[in-house]
Amino acid sequence: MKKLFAINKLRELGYKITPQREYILDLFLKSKEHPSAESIYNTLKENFPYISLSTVYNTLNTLVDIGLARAIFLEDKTYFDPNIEPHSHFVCEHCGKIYDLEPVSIDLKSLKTEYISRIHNLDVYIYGICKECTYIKAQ
Amino acid sequence: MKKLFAINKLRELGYKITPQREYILDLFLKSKEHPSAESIYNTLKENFPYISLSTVYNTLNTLVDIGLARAIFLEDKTYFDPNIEPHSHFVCEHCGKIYDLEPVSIDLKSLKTEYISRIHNLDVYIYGICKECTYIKAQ
DNA sequence: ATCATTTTTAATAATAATTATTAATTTATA
DNA sequence: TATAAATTAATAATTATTATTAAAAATGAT
Repeated sequence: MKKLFAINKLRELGYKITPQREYILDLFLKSKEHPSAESIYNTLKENFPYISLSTVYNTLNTLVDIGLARAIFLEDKTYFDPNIEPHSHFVCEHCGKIYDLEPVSIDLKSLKTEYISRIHNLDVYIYGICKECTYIKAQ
Repeated sequence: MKKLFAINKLRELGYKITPQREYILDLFLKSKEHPSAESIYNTLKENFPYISLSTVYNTLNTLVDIGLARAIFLEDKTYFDPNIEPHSHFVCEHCGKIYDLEPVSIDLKSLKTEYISRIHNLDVYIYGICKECTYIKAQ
């Protein structure tokens, strides 16, 4: 997802474009490692020491609300994903790293619809050990 | 999963069988609605007013650790599932209820294994609106 | 460019879920 | 029954996240 697209969508919905939001967007949109609010905050603080953690939460939550980001809820905390294309995640139980995977194809029509009226979304998490951790352990 | 099986496994692993653990097991194992630690605590308190929330957390976490229960991490908190057979979950975005679904069949072999060394587990969450909420809204 | 309106920010307090601590009690076993 | 080890209840501590609010900044109209 591109920054300009996000900026336009925000503006279009009445959000104001502040420097803080741009800093956060810049960092978030180019991240590959599914950052938490705090990790974005810590990185940004190096260059913008007055940025506030609330502002980071506020911006990330807004992006999720308007469909420009995804929240990943794991055991310990919330991670954010700027990739809104359908895809699933692999979580390494050793190092905690979250990897993007191809979308897992699921036949939603085969689901028992006894309880379901409408489907909006789908999350697939696969847990295991990543190759990196296997190699390290093998040493 | 049956209580005796759980008791045996606990004992076999060196855990002691306390009345509190039995109360929690009794309530948890017959629950269908994926309770949180707090909801189990609140229910138990009616009959066992001296039970402690810590004890409930302790027991539920132990059950998860030894593979007799599953934790479901949603936005707000952790829910527990005594059903350890493979299955997926439908979460109603309106009422928050969690429904059990048949296991979604996923071809794990088709996964890009660039990052994956071993797979231990799989969580599938489907989000949407349940029939109950649709009916209520329609009134 | 300035003004008026609305939103956002930073700082911090508050909340909520969960875990840690610990003295007293209980379980399991010899 | 005595002993060692684990568990309990109570509560403090921790951690992630949200709420509050006065001051500052962004937008849009004049």
